[in-house]
Amino acid sequence: MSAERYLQIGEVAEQLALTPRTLRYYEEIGLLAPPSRMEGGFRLYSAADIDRLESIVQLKRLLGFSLREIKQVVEAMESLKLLRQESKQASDLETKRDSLRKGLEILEQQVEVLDGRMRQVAELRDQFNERSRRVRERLQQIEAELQAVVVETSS
Amino acid sequence: MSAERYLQIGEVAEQLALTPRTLRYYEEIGLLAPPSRMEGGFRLYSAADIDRLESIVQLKRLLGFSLREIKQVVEAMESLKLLRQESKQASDLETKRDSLRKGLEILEQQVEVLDGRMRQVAELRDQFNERSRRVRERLQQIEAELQAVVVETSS
DNA sequence: TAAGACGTTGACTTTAACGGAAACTGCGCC
DNA sequence: GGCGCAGTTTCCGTTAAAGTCAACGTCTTA
Repeated sequence: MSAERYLQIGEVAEQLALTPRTLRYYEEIGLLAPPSRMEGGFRLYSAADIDRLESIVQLKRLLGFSLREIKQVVEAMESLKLLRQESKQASDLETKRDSLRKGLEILEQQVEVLDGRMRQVAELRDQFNERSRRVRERLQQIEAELQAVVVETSS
Repeated sequence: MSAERYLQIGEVAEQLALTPRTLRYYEEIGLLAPPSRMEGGFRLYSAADIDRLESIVQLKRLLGFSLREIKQVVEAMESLKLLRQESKQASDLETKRDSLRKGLEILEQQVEVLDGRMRQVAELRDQFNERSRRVRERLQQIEAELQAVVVETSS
């Protein structure tokens, strides 16, 4: 079973529109956990590795986060995953509860960060929108005046 | 009149949490129009200069825009200002209308960029929020179970 | 008039990669 | 099994962007 498809660096790079060099770089700076290798040393990326890479790329493109910031986020997500497993396997309810609480805390922190960022962007957008609205008003007014002139001359 | 308060580079830097060196750098790469100077050569920044700097800093921090991208935005805003003056002075309505249209186009483009960015961030936040919600549910469930055990043993 | 900003210039640093050399691996084909 | 070649490995150097640091001289102002 589980013909779990592993990809080599070149294929992964193409899929994510990065270069193999960049993937090695991400690994080097600890952004990406070292993937498994073939006997000969070639890197083999699992579906999970690729998922993780995808969120890295998304964070980078969407938020303009630095790789250092992304690393923090990714690490938080990683510890979240650990907590989930821990909670799942825990036999006693108290341990389970504590894991969940901890996980919840991490999640809420992430939400807060994103929420803050989003609100700031929204505010900036609203400012532009308001200016836009005012210009549109002026424009309509001018166009009405022009229309009036045309009607007048054609009569 | 107009005790228009001019600030020196150090004060401006402090206000914006940049270094004087960075301000000179922004000027050097054409991001910031050269401010006026004292007789001795010290830079004097006007309120308008500082406003402009504030949007630069905001764009950088919020969106992770590169200085080159920011320069484009700033230039667009600058030309918008020119257009507004032009439109104000233009005697014929058609010129006025055309200026306004052009300005509007620039503004709408900016709004679109910001809007897109904002929605994407919001989406990511919602994903986290959803996970958060689910964990909270699980947690309540566990807590209820724990409660049940306590009641049971104490009876 | 002395201390402390500020001026310019050039070299240095950090971040996020890119490029190339030299050796090694995987794999299809004879 | 051996050959060839594309893909990969590590190592090391380079680059562009965005600054920072240092030196040394000038200006402001208490």
